[in-house]
Amino acid sequence: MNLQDTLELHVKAAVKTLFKAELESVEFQATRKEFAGDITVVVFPMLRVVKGNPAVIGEQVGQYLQDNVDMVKGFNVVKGFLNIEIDDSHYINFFNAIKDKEDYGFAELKDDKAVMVEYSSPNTNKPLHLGHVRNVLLGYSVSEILKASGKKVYKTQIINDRGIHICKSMLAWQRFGNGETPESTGLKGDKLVGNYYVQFDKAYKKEISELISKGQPEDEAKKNAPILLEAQDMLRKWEAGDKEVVALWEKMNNWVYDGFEETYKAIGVDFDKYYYESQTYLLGKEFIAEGLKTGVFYKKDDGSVWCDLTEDGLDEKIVLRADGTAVYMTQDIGTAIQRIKDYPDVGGMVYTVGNEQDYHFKVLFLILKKLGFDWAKNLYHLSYGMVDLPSGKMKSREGTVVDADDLIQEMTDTAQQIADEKGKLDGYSYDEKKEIYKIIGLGALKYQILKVDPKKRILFDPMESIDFNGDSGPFVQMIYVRTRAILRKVDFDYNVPLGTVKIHEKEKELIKHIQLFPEVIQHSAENYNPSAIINYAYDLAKEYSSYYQLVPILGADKQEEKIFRVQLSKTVGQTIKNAFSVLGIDVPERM
RNA sequence: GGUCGCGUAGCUCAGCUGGAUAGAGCAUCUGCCUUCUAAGCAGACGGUCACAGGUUCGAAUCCUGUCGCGAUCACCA
Repeated sequence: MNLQDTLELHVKAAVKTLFKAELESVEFQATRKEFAGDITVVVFPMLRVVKGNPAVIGEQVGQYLQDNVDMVKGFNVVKGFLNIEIDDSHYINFFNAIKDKEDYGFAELKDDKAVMVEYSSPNTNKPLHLGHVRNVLLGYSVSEILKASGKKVYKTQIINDRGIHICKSMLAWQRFGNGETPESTGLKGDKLVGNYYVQFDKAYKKEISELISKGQPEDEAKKNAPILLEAQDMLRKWEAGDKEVVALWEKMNNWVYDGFEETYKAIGVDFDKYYYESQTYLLGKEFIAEGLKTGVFYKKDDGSVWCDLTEDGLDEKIVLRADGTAVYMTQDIGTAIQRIKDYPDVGGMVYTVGNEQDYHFKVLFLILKKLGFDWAKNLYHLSYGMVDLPSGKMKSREGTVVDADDLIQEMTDTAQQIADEKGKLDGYSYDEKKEIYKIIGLGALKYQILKVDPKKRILFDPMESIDFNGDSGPFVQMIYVRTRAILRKVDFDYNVPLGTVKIHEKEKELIKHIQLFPEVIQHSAENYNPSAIINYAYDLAKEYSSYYQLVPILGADKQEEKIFRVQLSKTVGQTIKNAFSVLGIDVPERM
């Protein structure tokens, strides 16, 4: 049992004995630095069941705890705050219990329903960009956090592999290309296909302006441009199963998948299962028909199918077009159902999708509930804000997107530049250096993006974003490396008992910090928010950093104290490593 | 216009199940390298927590309204 829960029982007992009153709960907070004590009981809420002066009540409860509870060494009361001093032995015992637990903070796998987490979910006509990077980092981190909190997790994505967008790239490849492949050009597949998408757009714009100059109004010209009509024709052929078109579609999509895979690998994320819209929209249609029978949906005169959500404060929503083809909602219904069919142990799903789709997911979840699925109540939209650039919004058509691969390269280069200036890595081999630059650059990027609350929008400056000082990934990585440096220097027998060590204030602060780790993981998992773990890791690193400066580990201390400090360093380093690992951030052994 | 989200130091952000004098980093200024990595540490400066009401012993935090910014309200995905 942790300190807070233990004390809660004692405080309740104290109030019962002293005032014959039952407390429902006790409010704790960390004691502020300017007061003596480790943990503080807030007396005010007790006034509901105990009448009197809060300061006096605090005194009485404090005295009771000091007299009756071994671990309470002393207390003081400031206004309505009862500050409690905890005996060193408590910290020593706690530390002894966890110092060799390498997986401290990670809960055992609970016998619970599994969670499926969806993230990334790109279109197949262009490469991944900065927006995807935020999505992927959030989704992956949340998956790992859920795992660390004891849940079984499946990571997945839904790939938007069908539609007009990929036909545009296919058409441009046929028309403007000369049979280029990733192999023949040396380009990543997603880049190659993306280039043809851009070429299509150029040609399309040119045709529009030609039509306008011939006297067509703009909106008509946009609809009548021959190249667009041709792309639409291609889409019809695809839907009709035209062999040639389907073969090209498969070929080009596979190039894109290979390209994506390379990017995911570079970022350090993975998936357990892939879903493709081309394979789930038919199932969606089946359930639309099912819902029509049960009255969840209704058909309008033109044949389109709708769901009336006005009673739930929402609008009417179309779920099937008049011509019987699927819309976005149809596919998402099908995908959700397919997933539960494939993984019957899944009891809920998390969708990592931008906040511009808040309404869509509200509707989707409601429709699934109406269709009667019991898992529909455990669906969560992990909604996140847009990533803006200083120059404004990212727009793929205007070429203002930050490409994911370029970004990773840029971060790595900057890490290299700074490290080389400092001369920190002199004496390492080329390969070792390269690996370390990548870990640092990616660490900076991941930390920077994960530290802001998912639902807030991020202003991302690609040039100035890499901050290697202060509240940054590389800073926390460095603290880990420092602890490694200590362990390399010392050569103790770690099995000496630590029972008689006198504990210092700084050491106590560190142990108090480490103690919080399981709670931080739990809190982050419940809120689907990695930023709490980032804050924790940073606070721990900062605390350690000042401790590290003050304590001459290799000085002339007594043997036991030296061992204690080395163990503390090791535990801090391990805890930082664990915190970072659930976020998907690597730590180097050396920097 | 309806709905949803955001608004905290010059800048980037924490804090939000209500608790003590609202915290970090960057930037600016002052100290600290003969000892394990100074990519660091210690300190100073910096706030009408958008605004106005309300709830309460107590509000950055909860409620209502106003203003500002953004998203969304497609037989696009």
